[in-house]
Amino acid sequence: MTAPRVRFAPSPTGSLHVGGARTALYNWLFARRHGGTFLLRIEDTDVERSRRDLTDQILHAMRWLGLDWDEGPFFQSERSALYREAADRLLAEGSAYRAFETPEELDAMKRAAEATGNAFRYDGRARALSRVESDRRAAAGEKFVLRLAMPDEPFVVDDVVQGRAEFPAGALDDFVLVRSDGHPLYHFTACVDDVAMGITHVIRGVDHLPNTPKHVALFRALGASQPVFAHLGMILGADGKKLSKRHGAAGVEEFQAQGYLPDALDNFLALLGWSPGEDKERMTLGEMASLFSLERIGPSPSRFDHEKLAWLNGQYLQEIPAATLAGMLEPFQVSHIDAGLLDRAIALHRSRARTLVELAHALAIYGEDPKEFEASGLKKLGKPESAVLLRALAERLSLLEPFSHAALEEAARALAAERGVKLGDLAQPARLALTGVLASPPLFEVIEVLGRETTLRRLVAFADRMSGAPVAH
RNA sequence: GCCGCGUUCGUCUAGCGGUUUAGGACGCCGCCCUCUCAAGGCGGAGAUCACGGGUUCAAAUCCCGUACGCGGUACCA
Repeated sequence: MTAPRVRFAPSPTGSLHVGGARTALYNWLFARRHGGTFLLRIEDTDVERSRRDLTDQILHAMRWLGLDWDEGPFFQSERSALYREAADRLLAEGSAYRAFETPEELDAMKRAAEATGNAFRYDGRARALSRVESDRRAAAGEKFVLRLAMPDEPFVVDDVVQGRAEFPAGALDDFVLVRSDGHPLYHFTACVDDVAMGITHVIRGVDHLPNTPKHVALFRALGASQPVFAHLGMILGADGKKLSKRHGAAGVEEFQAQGYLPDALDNFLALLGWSPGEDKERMTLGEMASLFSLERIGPSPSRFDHEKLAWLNGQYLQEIPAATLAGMLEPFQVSHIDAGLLDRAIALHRSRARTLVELAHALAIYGEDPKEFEASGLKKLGKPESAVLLRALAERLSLLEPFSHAALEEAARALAAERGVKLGDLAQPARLALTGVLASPPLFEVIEVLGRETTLRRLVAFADRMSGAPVAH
């Protein structure tokens, strides 16, 4: 195929949701696969709701996901001359016309239609106005909207993903292109820009499928050939309802804040509706780009499964070098941990965390002594016998050389054997004393990283607590 | 209401008329490893392919209905 030109066209009325992110990703993937061009267009024609800070947030999220654009960002708010010109042309050519009904009149018509049980569709009455009459009223300063004269014929949309969608003649009314205050509206600006920017493929959510016949009519009126359409199924929450904050994170920046990796999110999102076949799941952006095809996108909606994302994220986490992870962990408050310890601690905990937040949380014990102890652990192990064992262990470790996990384990095993207890009977209370929880990386490796001083302090403090002695400072 | 689209294990999906006792992944269960928890390895349960009619020698795969879900129905995008 000749190099395609695709675009992602978010409107800055909210932050970038995962649905939008997936749309952006597919566009990006398609462009990269075919050596095409990926453009970014900000659809900020809704002057009341568009916000500059949300635009920045969207751009930031795109960059974070690694979806670099080749052209843009273009802002529709800066392209009004183009839309005005197109509007004038459509009006002059007769494919669009002025309609002078006031909002009140339209409301009355809508109510009347509802009263008879019919859906309201503007009946196109202003088409009957003569050109002279229309010009005269406009010149007199009367308010009007510009409407497209929809051809009275059925529309067929051949969609790469959804198949063939047929819309009977008369299903769509003469929709508004330009508001009475002069602001152009979405359908109009999107099509004018798609033509101006030479867009060859429109990849977007199915929520736009019912709009597509309008766009087809608009492309025709504009004298342009229509692009190939690919409408993606919706991304739903776990309960099958529209994805929202209620389902946990829905915005890209929320996933970032929760410690998800962009590569993992990209990979996960790509799989929501697309599959390269051959049971392949783990892929880099590059691999996905080389495998991507519109034909392999499924039409049905999919639910967002946080569990699988978390799993995938954990997989990615394990492949990142500890030193690199240390840097990535910086925004998650690990700065109070000694840099010399951090890499070693990360190596120990990495496979046990699925997100950076979980990792940072687990790493906290290398920065300061545990303040709280797992309740079930205290109940089970917080006994005087444990205190005795822990004091004995502390004593053994105070002079142990070298302070390596192998030597530590040897010493602990010897102590357990002498006391006639299993290693676990010694290790579990020690784990609780050192980490505050009952699940951790192998105990002796943790001790090695923690170091002698910290280990002894925590062991003794915990033993004191168990035997009822006042906490030492 | 009307219009449009969708419907394979709980979830994401493979499958594009016969090679299917419907494959993989997440999750779940069990075993191994083991000082605990993960990771990893191995194994298991889990889908009458929404339902009902057709077409065909043969259908998850093609066609038509029904149900359910989602979307649209703005001087929002």
